[in-house]
Amino acid sequence: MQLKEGKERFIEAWGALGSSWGITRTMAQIHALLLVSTVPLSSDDVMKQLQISRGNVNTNMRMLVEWTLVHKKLIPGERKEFFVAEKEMSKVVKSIIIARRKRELEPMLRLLDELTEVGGDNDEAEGFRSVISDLKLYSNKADKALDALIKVDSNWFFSTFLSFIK
Amino acid sequence: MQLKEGKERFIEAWGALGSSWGITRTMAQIHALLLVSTVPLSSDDVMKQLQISRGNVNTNMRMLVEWTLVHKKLIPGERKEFFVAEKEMSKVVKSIIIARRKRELEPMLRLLDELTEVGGDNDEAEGFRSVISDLKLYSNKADKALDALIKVDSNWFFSTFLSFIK
DNA sequence: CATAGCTTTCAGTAAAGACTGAAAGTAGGG
DNA sequence: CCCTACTTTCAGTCTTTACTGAAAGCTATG
Repeated sequence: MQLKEGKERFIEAWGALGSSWGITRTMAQIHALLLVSTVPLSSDDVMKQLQISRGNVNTNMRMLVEWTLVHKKLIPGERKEFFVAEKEMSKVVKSIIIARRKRELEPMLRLLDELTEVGGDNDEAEGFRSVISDLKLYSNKADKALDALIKVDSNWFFSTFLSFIK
Repeated sequence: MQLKEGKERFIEAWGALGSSWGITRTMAQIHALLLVSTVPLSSDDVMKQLQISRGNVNTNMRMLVEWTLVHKKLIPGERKEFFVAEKEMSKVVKSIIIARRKRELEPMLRLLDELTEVGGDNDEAEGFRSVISDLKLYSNKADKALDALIKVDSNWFFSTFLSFIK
């Protein structure tokens, strides 16, 4: 396969995959484009390559920067902003875990906390509290596990984890 | 808080959370409804309680059964089908991990396999292959870790994992 | 301190995704 | 083997979410 074709397929497929990860096609495509670019790109470069509007690039780029998957890069003599993707995969993985934990787990923990205070001493209320508290238990475990995962160096974690579990 | 209010809040919030987990509001709401119900429910019960159409219930219920979060339950003397949610949380967690791995990780592994064969011996092609192979490395690690997680008893895993990492 | 060059915002529009409901399909009971 | 009670399907519609593009907002430079 040729490099050009490979890049195109990667950008397209990464975009499609994005949806199943809960991020927009475009955000994922911009990320892919920057990941396989050897040079920093400006908004105009991205607009041109992906055929999307300035506003769209701006919004999605801001999210990528927020997730720390992309950084602004100033080029001396240029007034435009340029962008580069973080290419060290342990950092990429870490950023994704942090962002997803925040989106997917935190709201759940908040909800469950609120619902433990349901009253009543019949079987039905008992059942409800039991479901909620079990959910809470597992959510907390997941939360702590992810927290540990974030704090340690990813390489260390994965290799140790795997040898341990095997 | 009253039980009725608690259930309602749970169903509504679980639905909202669903979107951030990449499942539809309705599928999550049906799941929530069944989780906090002490008796099996029929399609009609669900239609009535959530104010949604028969087709919608049918489609989403099928997905819940596919994810093994819900089981059909036959009640003697009734021709209708009834449904109950799996309430053991270790099983629920396991089902969710399996389904998400399939949706989110498998397509990625397939894509990356395809892209390792990109040719060229300049720096650019080298960089591309490096990004792809790093991604592949981490995806495989995540895949194996999840596989291990699925295979062991969830309780064992979490407690051992946590004491290990702490 | 005015202007050019760039970035951000956001109301309106387009695209994607979910839901409805009626019609077709299926199976137990008589 | 037909009727009735249910389940499934899917074309059309609605809702939600993402994108566009033009206008407003910045900020370096002369």
